[in-house]
Amino acid sequence: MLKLTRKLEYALIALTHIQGQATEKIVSTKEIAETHRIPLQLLAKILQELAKHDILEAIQGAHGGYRLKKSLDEMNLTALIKILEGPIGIMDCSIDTNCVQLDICNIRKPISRVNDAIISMFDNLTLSEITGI
Amino acid sequence: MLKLTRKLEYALIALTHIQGQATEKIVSTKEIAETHRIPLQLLAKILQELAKHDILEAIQGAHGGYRLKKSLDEMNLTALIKILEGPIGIMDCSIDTNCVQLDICNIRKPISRVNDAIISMFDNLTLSEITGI
DNA sequence: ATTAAATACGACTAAAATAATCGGATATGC
DNA sequence: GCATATCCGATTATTTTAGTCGTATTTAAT
Repeated sequence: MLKLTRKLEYALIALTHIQGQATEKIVSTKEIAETHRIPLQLLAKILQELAKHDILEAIQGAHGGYRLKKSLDEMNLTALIKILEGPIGIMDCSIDTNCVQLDICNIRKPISRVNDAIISMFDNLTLSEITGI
Repeated sequence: MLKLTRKLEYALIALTHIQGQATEKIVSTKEIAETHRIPLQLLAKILQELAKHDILEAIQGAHGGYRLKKSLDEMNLTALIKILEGPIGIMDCSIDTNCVQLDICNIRKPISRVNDAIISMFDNLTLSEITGI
């Protein structure tokens, strides 16, 4: 209930880890997974996703790995969540409209306000504020 | 991901519905369930839970039902969530400490700050602001 | 060239959380 | 006494999330 997913958690841990290394160092998935006890395959897929969205640069082959591609203070938490999880919606009707309630619903507007407030909060939170400047 | 549960949604709908009736009117679970297309049994259990925590007053027997027991502007969203779902934690480590990460974790503090910010936001949101004054 | 170490990626399975149902008990107005 | 409610534990179904598997591809080092 109101939980962020492990995927997001692992992504934040990985970004923090990479940011803690020398700028040019290429960090392998294995290094991160072992340091932080994250399932390797799962982390691999997450990092691939981040690379696909130009947050990380992937270097293939032996001695390959990842480097930061984007400065973390240029991106907010909302953006990261959208990449890994899709749109933020505290209730289903915040995202789509497939709801038996629909017109009957008496809490749609207030819920939508709460949702907006959370998104706005995440909008104003850069990743570097989470990973450490 | 970051979703409130149906239980909470149904509770808010029900409270809104009850608040919309004449103060002394006793509202049955059936009336609410049918109006808002909520599974009867499920709603019943939720209202029982609210009655147990003195948010609603339960009137048993034929023509029974529920009335508001507490003014909705005396209670905030955090309280309602705690009753129906337990403590708010956007990640597991926000609640308990059974985490393989623990000392290794590099994002615990910032996550905890985000969690606190959400709780504080919900603390400042009274139920009457959701259900309508 | 071959091998080892790495990313890339789709398909699948497992586990956990949530949603809903069932069956019976108790209370009460008519 | 019957119809209509709340009450409540146990169970099942559904959905979401987490994790695994298998295989292909890329590249450095030997």
